[in-house]
Amino acid sequence: MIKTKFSIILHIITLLALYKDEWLNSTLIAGSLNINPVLVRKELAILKSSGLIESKEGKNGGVKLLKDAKKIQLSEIFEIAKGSDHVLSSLKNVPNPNCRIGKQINKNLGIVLGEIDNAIIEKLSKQSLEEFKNQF
Amino acid sequence: MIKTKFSIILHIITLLALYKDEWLNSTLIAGSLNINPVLVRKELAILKSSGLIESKEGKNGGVKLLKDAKKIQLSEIFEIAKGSDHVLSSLKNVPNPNCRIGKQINKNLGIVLGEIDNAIIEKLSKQSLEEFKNQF
DNA sequence: ACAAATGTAATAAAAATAATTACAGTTAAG
DNA sequence: CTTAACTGTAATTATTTTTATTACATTTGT
Repeated sequence: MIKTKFSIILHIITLLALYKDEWLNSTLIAGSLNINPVLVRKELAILKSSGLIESKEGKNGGVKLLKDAKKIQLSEIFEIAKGSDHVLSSLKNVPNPNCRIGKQINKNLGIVLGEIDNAIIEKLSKQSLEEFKNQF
Repeated sequence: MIKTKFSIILHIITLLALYKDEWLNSTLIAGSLNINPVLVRKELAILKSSGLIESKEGKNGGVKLLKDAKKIQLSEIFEIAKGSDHVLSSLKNVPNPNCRIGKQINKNLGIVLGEIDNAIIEKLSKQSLEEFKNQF
């Protein structure tokens, strides 16, 4: 899920950064992404709980960015999309505990998967939303 | 698909490194992973075409590693799992071409996604299969 | 000759994602 | 003070992706 979520959230937040003084509604955002508005509202709920945006209910409502795009690094957006999962997760299947490798693989793999996450965060911490949005 | 593929391939290749002088068959490998042998054989086909392993058909057949584990970095395994996709690529993602952001997002996103791939590769190029396998 | 493998295609089942429907609650504006 | 346009969610359905299964041709060791 991280896969699509990062793209969706970055798209949303880029829109919000470009129209930072307007309340953008979920139907408009969904139209830009070409996905269902309910899915957008679900992602907006996550962005809201992470403090990046605020929302206004009722007529002429919508959402807007709370932070300056210069102060948001892409790593922050990535971490929201990532949640508590690893980007490359291990299998749902339980490996064979009677196997020398099977019984230890998830522990050892987990370390590598964590390093992968951190490598991404480190890289994306060097690019701000401001820089990204100015490409449009 | 990259998500689970990396775990599967790394597990397989760790097994092969630990038993580098034996022909391991797909049923045995599948037993360690606790997945279907046909799926293992499909991954083995990819590993074979990438030159990391060789296979032997017929009775007492199986697969074995061709390269020394000291000369295989985890980045090589990652790149095989990755194939031509980005780690974080949205599957459908056909944004609205009539939107200022929609029509450009894939190009700009593509650059970021490529940087993510490279950050992972760079990180994993520092760890060899030998080091990984010695943890077992 | 037979058993145990790989290799691969086709199909079925299961799981994960996304879309849709529905509706309660909120707010702006006439 | 009523209506229209929103958010916020839950529940359900549809679609897509992933994994498992079945099947079988081919290869090879004994």
